[in-house]
Amino acid sequence: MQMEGIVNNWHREPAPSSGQTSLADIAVEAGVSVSTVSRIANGDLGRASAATVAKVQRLIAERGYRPNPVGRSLRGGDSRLVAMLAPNLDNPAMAAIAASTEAALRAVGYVMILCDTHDRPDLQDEYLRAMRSRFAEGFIVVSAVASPELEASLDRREPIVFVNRRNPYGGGPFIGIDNRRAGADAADHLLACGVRAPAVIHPAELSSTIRERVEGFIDRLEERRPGLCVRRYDGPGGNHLDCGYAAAKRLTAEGGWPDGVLCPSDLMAYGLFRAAGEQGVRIPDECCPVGIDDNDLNDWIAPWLSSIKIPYRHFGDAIVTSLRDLRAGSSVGEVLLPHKLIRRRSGGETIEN
Amino acid sequence: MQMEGIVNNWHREPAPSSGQTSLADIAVEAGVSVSTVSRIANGDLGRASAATVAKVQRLIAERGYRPNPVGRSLRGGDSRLVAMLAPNLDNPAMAAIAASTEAALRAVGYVMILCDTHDRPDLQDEYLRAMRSRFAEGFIVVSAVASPELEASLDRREPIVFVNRRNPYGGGPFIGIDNRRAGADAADHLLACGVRAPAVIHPAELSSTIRERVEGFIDRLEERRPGLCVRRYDGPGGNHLDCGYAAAKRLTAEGGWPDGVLCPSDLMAYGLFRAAGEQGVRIPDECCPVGIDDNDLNDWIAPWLSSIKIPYRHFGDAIVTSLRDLRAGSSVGEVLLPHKLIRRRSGGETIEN
DNA sequence: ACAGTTTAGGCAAACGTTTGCCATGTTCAA
DNA sequence: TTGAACATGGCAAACGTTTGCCTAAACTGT
Repeated sequence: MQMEGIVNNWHREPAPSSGQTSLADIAVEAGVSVSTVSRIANGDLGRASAATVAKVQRLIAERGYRPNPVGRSLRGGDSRLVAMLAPNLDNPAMAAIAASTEAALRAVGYVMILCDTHDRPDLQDEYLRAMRSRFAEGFIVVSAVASPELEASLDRREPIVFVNRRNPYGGGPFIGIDNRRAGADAADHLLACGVRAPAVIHPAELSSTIRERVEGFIDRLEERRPGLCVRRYDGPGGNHLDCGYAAAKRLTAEGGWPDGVLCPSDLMAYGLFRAAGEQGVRIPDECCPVGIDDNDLNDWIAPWLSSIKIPYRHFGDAIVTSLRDLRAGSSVGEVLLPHKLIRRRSGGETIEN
Repeated sequence: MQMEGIVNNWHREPAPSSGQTSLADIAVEAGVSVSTVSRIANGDLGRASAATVAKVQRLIAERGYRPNPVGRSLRGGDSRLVAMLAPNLDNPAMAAIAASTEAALRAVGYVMILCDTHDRPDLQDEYLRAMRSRFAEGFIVVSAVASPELEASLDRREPIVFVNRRNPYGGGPFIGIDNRRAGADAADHLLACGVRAPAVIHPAELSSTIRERVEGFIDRLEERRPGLCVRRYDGPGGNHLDCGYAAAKRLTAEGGWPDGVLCPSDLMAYGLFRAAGEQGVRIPDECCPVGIDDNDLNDWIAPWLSSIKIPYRHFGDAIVTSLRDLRAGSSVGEVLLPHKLIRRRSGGETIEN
């Protein structure tokens, strides 16, 4: 036995492929066919004698056999692979979603491939194709954009879960929060702080997510303070940091600083904070921003930012549940996870709602 | 032909696998063998007549044929897959490394699988095995920990690039910065700021990276100010935020606040900042911290933190270069990328060195 | 004793590639 | 005219699985 292995390594040119023990290795050693080993390895114990089963199981354990997922994929759709498409990994919110999803998938035996689409439709398409040809069993698309291949995937009824931003073509499982209500909660918070001249900044092109947040905010303000003027400014798309900074500068150049601002993402609030710092405006005393996301770092270095916490840490579980339901054929709808306003003052102490 | 296809689809149970066009589809349609199509698709144009080549190329374009990477993997080690193993994706530094590496790999036609090892040896091992059995062509291990499977992989001479933290078993390609010099630069900065009672905080278990930074810092201080006492405190491992916070509290409880502190990672500096906020100590006026990493968010929300910028955005290119060299067989050594101190004062304006 | 059933397990196809080797047919030079 | 060289392209194995179907032999019941 030992000899055989050595000799094989010696006169074969390339390394024996993966170097892992395969069904064939076990089969040879046990003196049975590959089929038998495969069946036993998959728990079909009724098809072989007790003696054979014992022998094969012993060898499987001894040699540390593990079914090769590539062979399985090729055979038929059992790749145990799920692809997550996300715009920029740099965004801490994306990282949090990715981390929790990765853990949830691993817990059910799946491996996640994380693809950075840079928010570009062409890259989103490229990755959809690439992952399909790797037999990905499902797709998780965070902040999807409309793209031909996405539409094609939907037509083919491939399992796709949308996160954060709804399916641009409508329908399909969605994991997120109630964005309108989050906006409304932000409005309530600012009113409770005594704000009299509120404003909102946002990116020029509105995704469904941002639009809902902004509308929820404005509608609630109008409902509770009819006639109140809500100033609204946008900044260039792309990076939310730059966008928040630019929008804040436009906003304040044209009418001075508001005493309260909805920033529909924490990154935009950071942008506003920088603009304030440059102009010597004290945050949150002179202008009270409220963010949405509640980046984990806020507790550490942004004690001036009240923010609506989105439970990204729990997205993973919801996502894999939806994905499994979807693959099982049951119809899956929206999952709206609870959000919560986290109040902070500059002093540093956090007051949970 | 048509008939056959239909009949096949009719009495076969599962959907025809991936739904993508395969070599066989093209071959049937072109009336040639699979081998011929394969060769043409791979650019071996000398093995068929000009007419055949033209016909096949046309069909390949028309049907949008793309070689299936799973078939290729199975055939022999051409998976175009690289695995990155990283501890916690939450750390913004990891996210930056992952993002740049992903882009660099994509540019050369590779796909990256990102695995979160949570800094646990058992998960690191699990992922090494899983990725090997998916025929990953290389491994990028960020902040590696010692583990049996890693040692085994090294013995098998699998292509592994170490990032940020050196190979715990010694040797091998490494991408990072000159950590001793970074520590020394931090010392120079604090001295330039007129610091007289410096300190350093760090995690209780020292990785090679952190140890080098701390040693470089202390050695430089002793060299320039012989006899100067450098207070040194550690905090519990795990999360650098908590660690920095705990270490700062221990440090200040036992001897008051120092006027300058080396925090060997930005996250530890954030921990210290929180402790300072709770105790009403003004940063950086009363205590001047210097971090290492220079998180991108510093410019936005931590204008009080001078930090040594590590060019994570450029790690990707260096990593894939090393990986390719490694696979090509050339001996690859360490790559130390240039770092740079970024000076900041609370006011917000950044002064580049 | 004989048909029928169960037990134990092997065969081979299929998934999509790649590639060494073989088989024709044509062209060319001596 | 007869090899040799070249052009063109197919065959089949291999990678690692899974699974429908087949084949024996060994039982079971009457």
